[in-house]
Amino acid sequence: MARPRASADGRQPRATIESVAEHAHVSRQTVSNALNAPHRLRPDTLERVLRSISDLGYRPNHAARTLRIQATRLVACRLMPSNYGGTEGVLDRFLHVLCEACRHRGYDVLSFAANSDEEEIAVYDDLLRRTAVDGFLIAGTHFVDPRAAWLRDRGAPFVAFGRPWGLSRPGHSWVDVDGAQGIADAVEHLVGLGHRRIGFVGWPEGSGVGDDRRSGWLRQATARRLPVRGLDVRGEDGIASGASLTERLLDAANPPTAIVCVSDAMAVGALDVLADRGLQPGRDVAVVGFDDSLVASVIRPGLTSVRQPLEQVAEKVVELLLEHLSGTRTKPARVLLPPALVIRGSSAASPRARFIHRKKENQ
Amino acid sequence: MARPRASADGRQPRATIESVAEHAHVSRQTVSNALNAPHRLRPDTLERVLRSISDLGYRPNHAARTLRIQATRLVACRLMPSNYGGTEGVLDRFLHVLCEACRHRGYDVLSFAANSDEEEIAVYDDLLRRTAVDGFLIAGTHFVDPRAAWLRDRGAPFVAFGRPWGLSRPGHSWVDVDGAQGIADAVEHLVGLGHRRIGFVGWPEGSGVGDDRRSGWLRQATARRLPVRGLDVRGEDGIASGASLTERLLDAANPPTAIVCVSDAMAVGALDVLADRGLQPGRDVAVVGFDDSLVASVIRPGLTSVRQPLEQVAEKVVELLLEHLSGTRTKPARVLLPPALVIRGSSAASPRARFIHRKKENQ
DNA sequence: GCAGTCCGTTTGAACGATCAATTTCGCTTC
DNA sequence: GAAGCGAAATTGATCGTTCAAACGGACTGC
Repeated sequence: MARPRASADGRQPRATIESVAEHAHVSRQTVSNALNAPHRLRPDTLERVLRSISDLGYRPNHAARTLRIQATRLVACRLMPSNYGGTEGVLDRFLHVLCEACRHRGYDVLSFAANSDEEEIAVYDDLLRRTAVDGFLIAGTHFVDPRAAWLRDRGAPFVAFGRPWGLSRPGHSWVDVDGAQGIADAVEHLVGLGHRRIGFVGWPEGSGVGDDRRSGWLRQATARRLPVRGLDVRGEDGIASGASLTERLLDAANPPTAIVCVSDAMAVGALDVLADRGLQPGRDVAVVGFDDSLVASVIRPGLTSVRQPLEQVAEKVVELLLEHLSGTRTKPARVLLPPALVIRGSSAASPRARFIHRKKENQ
Repeated sequence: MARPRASADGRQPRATIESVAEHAHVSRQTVSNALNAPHRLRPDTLERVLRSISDLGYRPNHAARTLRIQATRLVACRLMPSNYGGTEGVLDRFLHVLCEACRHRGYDVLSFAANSDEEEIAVYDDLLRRTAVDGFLIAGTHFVDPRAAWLRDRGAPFVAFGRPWGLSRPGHSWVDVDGAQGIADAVEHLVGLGHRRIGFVGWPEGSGVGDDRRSGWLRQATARRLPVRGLDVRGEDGIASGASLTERLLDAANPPTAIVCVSDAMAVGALDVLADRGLQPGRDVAVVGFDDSLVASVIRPGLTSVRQPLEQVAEKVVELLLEHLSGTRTKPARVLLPPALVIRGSSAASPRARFIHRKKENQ
């Protein structure tokens, strides 16, 4: 009654290449070839073997395959600290696509947490020595980032989400979002609404990402011959910080009619200040953030924000890493993707600003 | 000049058990014992071998070890769809601790994305047949969840975050947060502020989680002899839905002075309605949400919300799964953790409500 | 009729670790 | 000094797969 190869608890034992071979009356290697080099088999043999494979539900044992071919078909990805500014949810979106893209191509993602670069490198070291993964995806590069150099020294394949700030000749592939362009688009959008005095709330000098975004503001403001003096403030990221920086802008002799912020957290702070002063976002002062976090869509009257194409970034990062792993690509790639401006209530048409604008034009 | 075993590009080849054995002048097995059964070695031999291990930076090859001991030391965890309601960031927090807890105990996490139960089960099947993981962590159980039953049928070890709603005798371990208690605490908090008419904005009947949370409202309201008739509305999750349900409550003949919501998304909708009507949250009408999402802390004047102890859940889930894997635990465990109420401006002391309350007490 | 090709399939070896069985060592005892 | 014994270290087998080489049969050409 009991099937011959069934285990004690009634469950079928896992199919191995040997059991499939037996079932199809061929040798191990023929089964292996059916999956890895089907052209080597006679059509009728191939069909018979494939049938046995599907009958027994056979899939090559991961460890055995890994051991033999010296490739794990696993890539490691670090999770950002959970208190990562106001960008919660951004990682969710990125990681989701990352996993999907990998699995779609026969890879899986091993994710791990780390709270510092050193900790992260320690995990890299562990995973490499154990040959537990084939490569790495590193996210959130910053100035003088030790991780890329470390990986490069070991010859470990990896692709970064984020530019190698401060390095002129990076030896690795990276994908990034053109933050400067995103901010420039925001400025252009505000100009279109009639704004001429556009402030920028940024991070302290020295952070690659922050400086890049600021440069977009400066570039576009200059191109449009807008004033920039005294319209540029900097401080640590955060809602409270964004609020105090905004106050400084608004209290100046000649305050801006629009404020572009380096992050949504800063922008939320800006909106708080407007609310405190009885100013209406979008009508009295326009505000733009960066990241299109969940908060941007939830907060009233909606925060216009620069949205990173995380899905595309994840796809591209995976594509590049797998190219490196397969040896298809030897030279590092540099990919810069354009972000999109999501327009909401905080930068609705501003009649007052328009009026000022027209008056100046008519002069 | 070149070191003998160095590869062409100058990097050291990965250390194997054999190379360590050679270096320490012992056999393979002695090296293995130094790590897995150190008591079998003479102290001086142990020291010598351990020194060689650290000199060469040896770590057992993951695949080889897996193949031999038939255990991968990997657990799989599914990522929720990225559009998972307003709870973005909640997963971040959970996953982070999950990975940390696993790594701390010598395990790693393989994460994958799936957009439906069927897709998720297909991945389970793949991972099991390839012997790619030892066990599973499943999150977000719902009514008549096919996943638990499927895994149980295969004899795959797993632990769920979320109760097996609808099953009276679950055969597996689970950890969950006592949502009913959380909502009851919220009601009690509002009672303490002087509220007597407390409404509940819930999800449609039939979702285990939603019904559980509603029961907490009903239980506590009944215990405090508060009115419940007409104070109970239901609808799909979301901001728009929360807004329309709130309007229905406020437009009733005898509207509530406080509203407890089944989720932060609903609560945000409620706050929107208050703003539209010129009512001040916390002073005119109190609002409480659930999940303590980022939005709750960012939105003005702050949303009081029930916070799940995700860190503890993750720790416990991992602990249980590893107990099952090691065979330490045979009987399934059931763990219910209490949430915490995070109080913010949306439920600040309400003078008006207090006044009504006092008047009634004085009667 | 026999060597030479080619195609399809099989056999042997290896990947790097651990388990099980065996051998060697060091010490006591008669 | 040989036997006995427990501890310490070694060797052989195995996990499940793929690579490399060998093999056998059918077909070709002289």
